[in-house]
Amino acid sequence: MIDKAKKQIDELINNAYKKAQSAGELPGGEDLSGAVEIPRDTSHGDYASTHAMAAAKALRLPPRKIAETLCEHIDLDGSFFTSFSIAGPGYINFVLSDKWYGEVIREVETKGGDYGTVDIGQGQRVMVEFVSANPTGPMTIGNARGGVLGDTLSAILERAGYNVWREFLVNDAGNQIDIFGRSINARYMQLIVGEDTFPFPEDGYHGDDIRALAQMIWDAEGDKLRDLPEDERLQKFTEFGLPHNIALMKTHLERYRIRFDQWFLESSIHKNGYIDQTIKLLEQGGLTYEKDGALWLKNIELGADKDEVLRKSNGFYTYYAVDIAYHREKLDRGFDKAIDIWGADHHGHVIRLKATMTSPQLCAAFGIDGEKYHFLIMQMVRLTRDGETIKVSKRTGKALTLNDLLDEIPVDACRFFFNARPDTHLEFDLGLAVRQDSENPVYYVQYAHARICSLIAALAAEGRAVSNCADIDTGILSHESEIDLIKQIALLPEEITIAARDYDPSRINKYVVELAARFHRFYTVCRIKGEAQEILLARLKLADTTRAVIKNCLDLLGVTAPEKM
RNA sequence: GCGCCAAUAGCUCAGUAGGAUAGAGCAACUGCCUUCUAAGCAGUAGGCCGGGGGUUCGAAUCCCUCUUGGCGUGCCA
Repeated sequence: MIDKAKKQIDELINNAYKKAQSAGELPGGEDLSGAVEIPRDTSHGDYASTHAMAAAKALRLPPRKIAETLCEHIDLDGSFFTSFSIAGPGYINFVLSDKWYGEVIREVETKGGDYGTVDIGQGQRVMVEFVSANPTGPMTIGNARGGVLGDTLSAILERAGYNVWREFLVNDAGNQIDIFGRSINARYMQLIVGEDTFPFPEDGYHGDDIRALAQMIWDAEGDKLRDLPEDERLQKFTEFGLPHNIALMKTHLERYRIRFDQWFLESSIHKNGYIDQTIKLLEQGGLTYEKDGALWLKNIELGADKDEVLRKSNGFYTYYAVDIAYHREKLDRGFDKAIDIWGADHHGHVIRLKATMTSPQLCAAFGIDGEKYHFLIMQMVRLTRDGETIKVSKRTGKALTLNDLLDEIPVDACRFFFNARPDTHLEFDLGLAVRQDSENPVYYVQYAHARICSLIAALAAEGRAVSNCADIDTGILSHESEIDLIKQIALLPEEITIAARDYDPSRINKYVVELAARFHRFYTVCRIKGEAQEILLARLKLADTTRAVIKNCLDLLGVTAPEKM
């Protein structure tokens, strides 16, 4: 309904402009363009137009003068507005009528769970790749943030009319898999010959999860693998360890309410020759050169800050080459947009990858449109407990894992907290998140939902059910707290639009907290039970409408909406 | 050194395709439960929006520069 109101103001003003022109009161010209805004201070009205200010230069008149002339020709008949006025430097402010407020409630009633849906995506296929944690060990707190952002962004894009595909890239090939195998191998051998006798690889993974894998193998096979040739033994270990770790990641992510449409195995594009073919295209495009036995990408020419090795002198592809091939493959699959979510600890890589994938030369070589790639970088998480920073060290294996986190913090709180603005550092206080009190905003919102549910139940017990708009007079809702609440309800489609446009899922958090706040205010000031029939039914309807929208938002966020607390 | 991200109330953060007097939560202080859930509401107090320049009708928001902090800068992934 906000879009309708804004559009109407734009029309009202342009109609006034045309009349002023034909009366010779304002110079002719193009249509007047200007933003229609919702003022922070509602004493300025419900909507403010900046048309007069924006036109000041073109019309060579002071903004206030333009506004005055326009106002003489504005005709509100049949519109959503009851009055308008000029204020400040030349704003034209409009005040809404109860016709509009009634329409808002009716829209929620009609659309139900689909309320807030917009169609900026028009069915375009979007891949969101996120988490993509290394399968050599457990997922970290960084993955916890990336998981929430990716999953919530996906849900928002769906609501905005996109056809969304959630994907996890499993790096099940390359150097780190080699290290993974050697690490398990060392732990396995140590079980047999003792910790001090068998050396642990210098670059090995020190985590307890590696010891656990070795133990599992030992439990199943005993020391049978000891005398196998090393190659074969290492292969056995990775063949056991990788599927085990991947299955564990799936389990932990499901616990976190995250499910992927596809777990894409890096090894698949090694095996089927897709990487070979991709690199060949780059060579044919004249974008590579050989130096020191390695194949290099002329990355500086492609807009990055340095050249990159694609194929090492030992014949293996680098991660960079794999990523180029994988990203090419995404568009090959027909996606209209490919969104990546990365942690800031990879931003050097991401910036170069982006420059590469969007460069005209590479796009020509691949026959793709680089505009389809969107690389999002989220900043790091600082984990604290009672003000103390908790150091997360991958090397020593003493990182707090995603699963540890979920043992300590309820999923609802995790999902809510991590859904903060991606581009700023996030301080995550374990002490705060676990607290089930008013300091914790997730409970504040859930409480509003539970409060409404119990209110509806209490009234149902008296035989008062929630009515349809057609059967009640929503125009009776005129208290300030009622008006403020309806305005917030009306805002959801706008918020979804902006969240989808800016790839900023945290908008929904802020939105729903404000919605809950306005409900609590309304609830405190306006009684429902015991009021006169007309008022009771209208307010009950408003409460139920609020409940539906809160539920709607919590669904988007992957947070439960309890009926009792 | 170079690059990316940030800096807003005591703390954690909103406000960012430029708009009117910069907001919220927590912490501090004052009130509100015989009546629909007080996990709530109302109020008081708290600010050279890191410093300095610029762009324009208008800047927390855009540009430049400096300072501080996080991260990156591998034939690692």
